[in-house]
Amino acid sequence: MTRPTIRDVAQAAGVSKGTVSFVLNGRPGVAEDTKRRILAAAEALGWTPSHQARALSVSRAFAVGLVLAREPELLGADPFFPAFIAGVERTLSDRGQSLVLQVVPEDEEEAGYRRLAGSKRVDGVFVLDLRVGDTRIALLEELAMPAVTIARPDVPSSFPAVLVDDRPGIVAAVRHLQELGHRRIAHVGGPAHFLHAAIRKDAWERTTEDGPYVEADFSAAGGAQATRALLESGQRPTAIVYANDLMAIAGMAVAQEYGIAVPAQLSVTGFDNTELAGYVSPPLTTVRTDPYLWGREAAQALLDLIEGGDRHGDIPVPPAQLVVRGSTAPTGGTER
Amino acid sequence: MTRPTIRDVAQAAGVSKGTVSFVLNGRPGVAEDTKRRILAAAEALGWTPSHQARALSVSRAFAVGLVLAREPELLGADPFFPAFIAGVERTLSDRGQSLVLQVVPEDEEEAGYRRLAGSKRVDGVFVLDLRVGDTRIALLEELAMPAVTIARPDVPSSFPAVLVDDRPGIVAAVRHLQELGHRRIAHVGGPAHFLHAAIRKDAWERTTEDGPYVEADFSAAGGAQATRALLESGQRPTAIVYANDLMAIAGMAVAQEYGIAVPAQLSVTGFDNTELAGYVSPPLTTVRTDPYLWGREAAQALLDLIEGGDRHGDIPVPPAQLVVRGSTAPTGGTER
DNA sequence: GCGGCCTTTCAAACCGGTTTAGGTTCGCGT
DNA sequence: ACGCGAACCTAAACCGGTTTGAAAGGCCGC
Repeated sequence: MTRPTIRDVAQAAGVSKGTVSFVLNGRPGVAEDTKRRILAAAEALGWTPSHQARALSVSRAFAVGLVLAREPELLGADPFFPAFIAGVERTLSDRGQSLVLQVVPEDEEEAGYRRLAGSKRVDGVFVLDLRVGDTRIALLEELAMPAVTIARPDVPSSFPAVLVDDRPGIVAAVRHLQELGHRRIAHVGGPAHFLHAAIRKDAWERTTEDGPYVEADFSAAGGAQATRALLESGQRPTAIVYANDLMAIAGMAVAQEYGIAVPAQLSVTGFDNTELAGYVSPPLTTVRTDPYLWGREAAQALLDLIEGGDRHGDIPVPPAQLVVRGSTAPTGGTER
Repeated sequence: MTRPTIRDVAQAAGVSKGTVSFVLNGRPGVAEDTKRRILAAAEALGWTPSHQARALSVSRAFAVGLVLAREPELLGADPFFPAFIAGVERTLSDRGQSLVLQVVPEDEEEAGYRRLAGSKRVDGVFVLDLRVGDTRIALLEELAMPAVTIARPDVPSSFPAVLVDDRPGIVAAVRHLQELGHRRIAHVGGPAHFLHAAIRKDAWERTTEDGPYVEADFSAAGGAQATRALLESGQRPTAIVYANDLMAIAGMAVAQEYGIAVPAQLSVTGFDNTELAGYVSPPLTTVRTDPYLWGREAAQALLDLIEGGDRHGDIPVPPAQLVVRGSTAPTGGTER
C-alpha cells in the first residue's frame, strides 16, 4: 500500500497529470465536469500532495526557520520563547507551512542561518533577540533570505519588523513607584548589547530622577548578584526595577536573605509576567507582554513577505502593561 | 547568480551527473583522480546539495518532528522542553537533519501527528508527555511512522524509549525528609493520567509511611491551591514533596502567606531543578533531571531507527538526583 | 465549407538529485 | 589473437509534482 500519486489520480479520472495539477491548484480553464471527476478521484484515493515533490518543482520549502542562539538553561527560564513559537505555529499551520527550529551554541549563530539558507530548508526566518549593530540582517540580505524581526522602535531595519515597545511598561513601573513615594529607583538590566535590554534601560533612565544601574544577564544568578551589589552599596535604593521576572524573583530572595522586607523596605518590579510572578511571596508587580501575539503577527508578516514579496512596513503591537501586585508599596516601611 | 547544481559540477569536472553523485556519497568505484577533480570542482563552485531534490529521490524528509500539545503558558514555565529540544538539536545538526516543531491545541494533537505524517514532512517523531493508555503509539503504528518516546519504566512500548526513572529522585527526597524526622509527608502531584506524574506519585506512596496526596496540574496556580488545601486540612503535613519546582515555589509562597515558616515549620521539595530553584528564598531542595541528555539520546535513537530500522531496546539514562538546599530542615521548628 | 478563435486537454520538459543497466577500456591468461 | 573480468564511467530512468506549447474539438461568422 503505497501512497497514491498524482498519476494515480489522473488515471482514475481518465485525464493527464497536468490537468489534475491544474484542478488542485484551482486554476481556471478546466471544465466543471472534469473538475468534479478529478476531485472525486482524489478524494476516493485519499490523495495528498507530496510536499517534497512540490517543493522541488516550485523551489519553495514551505517552511520557515527560527534560529535560537541562547544557552539551553536560559531558554528554559524564558517564557518568551515557547509563547512566541506557539503564536508562530498558530499562523503557520493555518497556511500549511511548518516551523524548522535550529538551536545552536551562541557562537555558531551565523552558521545556523547559513545552514538553513544553504540547504534551502526554509523560505524565510525570524530574527529574535536583536542586538545593537546586529550582523545578522546584513547576512540575511546577502543570503537573500526573507526575514522578519522582533525589533524595537527607532531601529531602522530593512526587513519588516514586529515593533515591540517596552518603554511604556517600564515607564509605567517607574511612575507607579514614584507615586508610591520612591525616589532612588535602581535598575537591573540585561546585557547592554541586546536591543530590548538597552531600550528598557533607556526608558528607566529617562523616567527616573536618580538611581543606580547594574547590568546583569537576565539570569537568576545574575539578578541575585546585581541585587547584592545594590543592597551593599552606600546608598541603598528603595525600589528596584528589574528587566525581567527571573532576575526580580531572585532579587527578592536576596533581599529576604539580607533581612530587607519586600515591599515594606524595598519595592521590586519585574518584566514579562511569567506564570510564577503571581505566585511568589510577595506576588510580583510586573509588566505583561504578549509574545503569543507577536508570534502570530511575525508569522503573518513573514509569509506575506515570502509570498507577495511586497509586504513592507512594520507591524505595531499593543504596548506592554503594568500589572500591580504585592511587591511594591509606599516608601517609609518600618525598619525591623 | 543561481545556485550551482550537480550538473554544473559534473560539467566543470568533465564527468556525468551520476559520477558526481557517487563521489559525493562516498561510494566506491570511482578513480582517485576523478574523485579529486570532482571534489575540487564542487568546492570551487561552492556547491551544496539541494535537500529538496534529495528528499524527493530518496523519499526522506531529513527531518524529525515534535508535536507539542501543551498550552503555551504551561510550556513557558516548563524548563524541560527547551532543554530537551536543545539536546535533540545537538544530535540532529551533527547528522544534517532538522527539527520540525508543531505546537497544537491539546485536542488537536492527533491531527498534528497526522499532518506531519501525511505530508511526509518528517521521517520520525518524538512522543513526549506519555499518558496512561496513550492513543498516540497506536496512531503512529498505523501511520507507519518511526517514533521514540520518553517513557517510564514498566510501561511496554513498541517503540524505542528513553527510559527516564523518576523514582530514585522522589525516593531520595522522601528519605531525606524522613532522616530529618518527618513522618507526615504530603505529595502534590501532576495530573494522574500523565505517566511521569503517576510514577512520581507511586514512588512517593511506596516510600512514605503516611501522608495526604493532592492532585494538581503542574501549574503555579494549581500548586498554590493544592498547598492551601493541605495547610488547611486537619492534620497538617510537616513536609510536602511536589512533583515539580513550579508548584513547589508557588507552595512556599502560600506557606509564607499562612505564616508558616519554610523550612522551620514546613519542609518542601521540588522536582526539575529549574534555574530559579536555587534563587528563591529559601533555596529549593529539589531533584535534578537532565532533559538535555534525554534529547540527545532520543534523537540518536530516532535517527538510528530511521536509518537502520533495526535499533531496538530502550535507552536507560542516569537517574534523577536529589539536590539539597535550604527548603528542608529537621522537624520540630519553633511555632511562632 | 472554411478560416479563426476559444475552450479544454494532453504530452513532454523540468526541478536536482539518486540509482541502475550497460558500455568502454584495459590488462591478463592462454 | 582472442576471450574475459575488473575497474571506471555514462546515459537514462526515476522520484512526484508544476508548467509550457501545442493539439484537438466545438462554435462562430461569412
